[in-house]
Amino acid sequence: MRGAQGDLLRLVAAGHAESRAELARLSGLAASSVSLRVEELIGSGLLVEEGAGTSRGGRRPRRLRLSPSAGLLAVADLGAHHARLGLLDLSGTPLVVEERPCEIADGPEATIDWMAAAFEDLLAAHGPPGVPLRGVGTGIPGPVDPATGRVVAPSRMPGWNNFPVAERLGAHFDLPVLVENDANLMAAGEARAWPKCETLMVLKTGSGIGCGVIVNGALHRGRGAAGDISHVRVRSDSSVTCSCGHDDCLEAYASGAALMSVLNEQGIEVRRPADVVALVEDGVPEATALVRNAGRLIGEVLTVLVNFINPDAIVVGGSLSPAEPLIASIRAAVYERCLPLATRDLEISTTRSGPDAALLGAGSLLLDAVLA
Amino acid sequence: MRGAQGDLLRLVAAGHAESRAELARLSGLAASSVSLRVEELIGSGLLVEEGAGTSRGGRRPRRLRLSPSAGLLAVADLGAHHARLGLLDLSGTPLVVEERPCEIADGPEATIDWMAAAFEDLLAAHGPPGVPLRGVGTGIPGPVDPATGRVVAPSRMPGWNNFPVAERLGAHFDLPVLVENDANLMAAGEARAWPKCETLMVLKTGSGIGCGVIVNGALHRGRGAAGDISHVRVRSDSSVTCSCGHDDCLEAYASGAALMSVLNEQGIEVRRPADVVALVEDGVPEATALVRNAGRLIGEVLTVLVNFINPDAIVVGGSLSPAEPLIASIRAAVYERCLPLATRDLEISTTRSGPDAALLGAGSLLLDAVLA
DNA sequence: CCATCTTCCTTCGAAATCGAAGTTATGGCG
DNA sequence: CGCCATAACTTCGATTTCGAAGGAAGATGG
Repeated sequence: MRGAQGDLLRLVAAGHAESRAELARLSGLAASSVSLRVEELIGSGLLVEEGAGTSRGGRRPRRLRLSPSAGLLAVADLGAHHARLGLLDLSGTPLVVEERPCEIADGPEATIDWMAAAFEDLLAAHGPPGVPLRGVGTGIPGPVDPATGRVVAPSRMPGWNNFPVAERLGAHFDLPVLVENDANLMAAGEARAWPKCETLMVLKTGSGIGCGVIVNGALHRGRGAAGDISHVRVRSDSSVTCSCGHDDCLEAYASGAALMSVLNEQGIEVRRPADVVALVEDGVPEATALVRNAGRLIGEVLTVLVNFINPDAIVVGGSLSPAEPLIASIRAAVYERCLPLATRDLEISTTRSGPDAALLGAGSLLLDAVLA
Repeated sequence: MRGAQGDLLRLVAAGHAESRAELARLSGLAASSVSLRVEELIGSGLLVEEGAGTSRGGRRPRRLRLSPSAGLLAVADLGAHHARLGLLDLSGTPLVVEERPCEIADGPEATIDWMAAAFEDLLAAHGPPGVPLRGVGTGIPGPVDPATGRVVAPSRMPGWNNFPVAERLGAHFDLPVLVENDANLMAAGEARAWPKCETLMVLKTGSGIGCGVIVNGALHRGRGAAGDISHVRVRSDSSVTCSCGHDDCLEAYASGAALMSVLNEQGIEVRRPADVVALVEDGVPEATALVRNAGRLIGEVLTVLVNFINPDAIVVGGSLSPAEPLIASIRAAVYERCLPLATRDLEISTTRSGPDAALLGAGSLLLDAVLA
């Protein structure tokens, strides 16, 4: 989709504009030019007119939407032991989302080929006939070089180091391919749910601790590892050596994996981060204390970052995030230690996009590639 | 300067483009359109053609420069006891820079009116006749709300809280006015000297510790306090209460003011941060040890931020920056503790723009306002 | 020193975009 | 109910921008 038409489509797809008038305001084009292009887009079946919107004091706008038959995106979010997979229409609305078991330790070739097959599967079962697939994307639980689409020095993905994921995935589909870190995808997904926030920190709390950063409305990738907070040194009495080789990393104290190992040592059996949340909800004091301490440690780290980048909101997601004491103690630490200027109007809350945040984020980022 | 012409002027003024061909590449306009607009700009006296550039394998480009008579910018950088003042042409080249004594504690009205008089002074003495003043700007050693141009909750500027600096300065000159935090200006100035770096952290070490952040080539302001690192809690044995009310802030250990007060207690008299640098250069062990410790503490804080935003470079400026051990121990801490992915290709070095960095930054930011 | 390749820049008709002046639809208000 | 203010589009001639072709100037390499 070239030039001006692509711009207009993207504005509609991203949910920023719903009428010709809004398109004119946001795109900077003249209203007359917008009308012309929109007419063409409707003619070629990519946009549809759908009833009237609400008046803002004058004539009601004619609502524009992406045609459901404009195309589909196939997206995935890889975890250690399972993957979420979904089909989205071009405006990012999920047609279907499934969770399937999948061992990332099986290595990149097997996993990616499995994913490609799963996509075909979903398409056959849920793809409306005649609607073309327009892009594929996946989240990876490790650092990804955005330029090459390769995994770089992942800590929990044996055999994946430097593997060209985008290339392998692209071999199955001759389409735009997106490969991105999972926390970054989550951040991109949340960003759509926080349209008024220009700067956003999105925390993914699960087995590990990840963080995605939105600066000025766009995902900040840095050199590919931006957002890492798991290897920050925390103030602590004891001394634990992290897998990265340094002492007292946040991850060694506050990650789901760390919490689970402490609980298991205490004879309380847990297998997944969600089990910890369940324990907390059941009022098991050992679990609650641990989670509260984790929140405090995370909050103290966030303190530095909040003073530094002044986000408009901090969003906490991931499988540990439903545990109330976690977010409560994060809040407490941040509000206590940060500068008033930085915490005034700072919102700290749980995910608005829910468990599909990463899939939605993949859709959002893919859209730019598809309509470029 | 409206529309396309403004874009082209800005590209030339900012030093990004030097020929019609470069303008075409960077602006996205067609080469033919660029030629047309450039001809107009030359006709109206804003651009001049100046000899030929170096060939890149074909015909040599005809170099374009902003006409020296296109306009002037008057810029200042306020410190606690003195101000740097300068006149720049629109391409940011200084015509004259002076340092004059000036007590910020005299309050905002007196200081700003004094500044306006000083600008008139400089214009009369060094402004080429017939060249119009096109904008004024100043740096402030405290937080500034970018939207309103007001000072917000400064710690060392009695009487300035919430004062509308931009408004008062604008009353003297009916022109675009820029009011910005001094570390932010320094960052904007350095950014021009590091054209290949998209993400930059610029540290201002003086009586206090400031930091400006460039993300994606643009100054990141956040809510007006972005870049603050002075009130981060540091790991420490003793316990010192900072002016902000919390314990063990970085500023209370590693700022020039903190170093000076320790030295003075030890009977070594110092009055300005530069005196500390002199002591270090003279090999006074007490001073060297202090500076080294300050560098380590700063470096440990930077560690967190480097992992988080993955800058391309960290630039250390300010009156303490010439002290070799400072930057050496910052380097040591950062390289030791950060993730390899974040430090690979990370450059940590002293200012490229020198003492005028803030003035150059003011020019750079003002340009956008003037040629908007 | 001559052919060839690059790069820079201009020319000119075609195409896209603008913007001022309409047209259509709606809410509010006496 | 009729008038007015407001907003959402349309129409259409004027303007800007594009892009393909070509000329100008210099590098390269025999």
